[in-house]
Amino acid sequence: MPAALPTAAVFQPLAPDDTGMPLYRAVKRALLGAIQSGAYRAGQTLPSEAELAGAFQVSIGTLRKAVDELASEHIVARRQGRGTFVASLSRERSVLQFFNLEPDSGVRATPSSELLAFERVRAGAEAAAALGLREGDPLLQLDSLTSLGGAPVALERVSLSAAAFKGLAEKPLRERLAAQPGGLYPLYQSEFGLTVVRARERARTAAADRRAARALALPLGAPVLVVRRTAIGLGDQPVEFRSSLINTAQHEYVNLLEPPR
Amino acid sequence: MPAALPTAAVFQPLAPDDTGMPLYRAVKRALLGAIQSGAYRAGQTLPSEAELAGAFQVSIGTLRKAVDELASEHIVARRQGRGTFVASLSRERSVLQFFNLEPDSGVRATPSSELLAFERVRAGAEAAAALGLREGDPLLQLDSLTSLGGAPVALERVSLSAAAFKGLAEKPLRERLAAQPGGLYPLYQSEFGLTVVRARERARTAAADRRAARALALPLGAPVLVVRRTAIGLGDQPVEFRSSLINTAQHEYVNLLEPPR
DNA sequence: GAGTGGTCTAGACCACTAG
DNA sequence: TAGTGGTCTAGACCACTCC
Repeated sequence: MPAALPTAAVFQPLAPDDTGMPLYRAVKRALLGAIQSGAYRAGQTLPSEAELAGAFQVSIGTLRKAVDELASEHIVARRQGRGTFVASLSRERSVLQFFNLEPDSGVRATPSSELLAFERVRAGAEAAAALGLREGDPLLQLDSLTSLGGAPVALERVSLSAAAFKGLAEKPLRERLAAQPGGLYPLYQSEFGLTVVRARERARTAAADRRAARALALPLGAPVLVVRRTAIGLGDQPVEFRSSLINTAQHEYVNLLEPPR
Repeated sequence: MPAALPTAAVFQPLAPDDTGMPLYRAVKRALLGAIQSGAYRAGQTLPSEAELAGAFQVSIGTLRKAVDELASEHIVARRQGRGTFVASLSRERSVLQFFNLEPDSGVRATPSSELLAFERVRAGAEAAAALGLREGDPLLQLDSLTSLGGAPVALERVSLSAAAFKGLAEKPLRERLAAQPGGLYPLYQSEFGLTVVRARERARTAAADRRAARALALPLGAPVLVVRRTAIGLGDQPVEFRSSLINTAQHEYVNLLEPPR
């Protein structure tokens, strides 16, 4: 890992500000920009609060208020006595936040995924819109089967921009999925520097077609849940689009309705 | 509206604290307790920050940090120049937070509900568990049909503790639903002092039975979404349990996956 | 103009982590 | 023991709302 740049090379005192934006928000923006630009990577520590306050020439209280907001948005994490770290997506958190299928038994196990297919395709209208690309742009398309406690629960098709995921190849992906269960997001982060922080899902029902029925061990025409997800990264950019067919015979899709921030 | 009690009658200086809990958290707990106990009701203003800081004998900064957390949990809302208000559930917010069906057209309209049945029943195992009651305890059970832009989308069965909703009667309820679309939650708040702040939902698929097919204008056996919801109030107590059968032919169930707080 | 919440400062001291 | 984030204070001034 390369040594961090000197703080003064990254941050300068903030210029007086026409917009009437509070100072702590300007500080927050500067920090967020540095993180999104890659000057500090997932898991790295930021300079100490005292050092940052000095670089921006603001008081500690103001600096802390900026970091407070970044922490509440899970863009950084603080650890007393150690420092402030750029958010990284642990396997546990990835599962907690982005895998919301729960067996009726209530026992949550870590899901495992098997890669069924890996193709280069051209973007259709829906994937293009979700990923902010144009129709016909090159995509990587992964088909996978996710199981929980040995039973298949979801047949998934993941679409990724080929440009953003340049170098992703079938064989290492298959091996990685087999060796490290916990889904694709930790891999997006470690291999491509893309940290997924939130997602938007839309669900509806459909009748299982032959392919889904076979993969999910359901009768043809059985009702399945269809979930389409757009996952969003640290820089607010779309990272993946995925469509999942879910067997809810022994599992439920759980969702917490909390107040908007 | 009765005049608010003098602040000093509600809040005393905090006793020195054995637990090592930060002072601002103790302040937050005291404020939350006063709100949950009903000393301040939904929509009322709290005493000013200066007054509260004086009553608790803490600095303004500490008092503000306590209120910050309550505000971030949407338990109170601040308005500059006016004061700090106990959260109330506006019709708009109730719809935004607790109605997550979106038409494929993308145009979000306010849902309207029609009361189909109103009964007194005894709690079954599931409703009892969700509401923290015992099997056989008395419930009010409301059946309703929710429509969006004139088209029926959800057939719902709502279970309420008869003890908590004493006095709720069929006729005024029916009239209120017709006159004020926006669902039941604003009514829970204004008539029973119960403010719903969050909910947990579990979704799965099923085939429409005759009753559902007729109400939702679907063929018998068509796949429907079954959502079971437990709604939680300000005091962390369950307020209602509801089970909904949803027609997702022209609508989708949308869900934002955000980082946990 | 009086009263409210919002921002910002400049410190002090505490609790935790690591070498 | 040095360095980090966490808590707490006591003020000043600003922006907004209402009378």
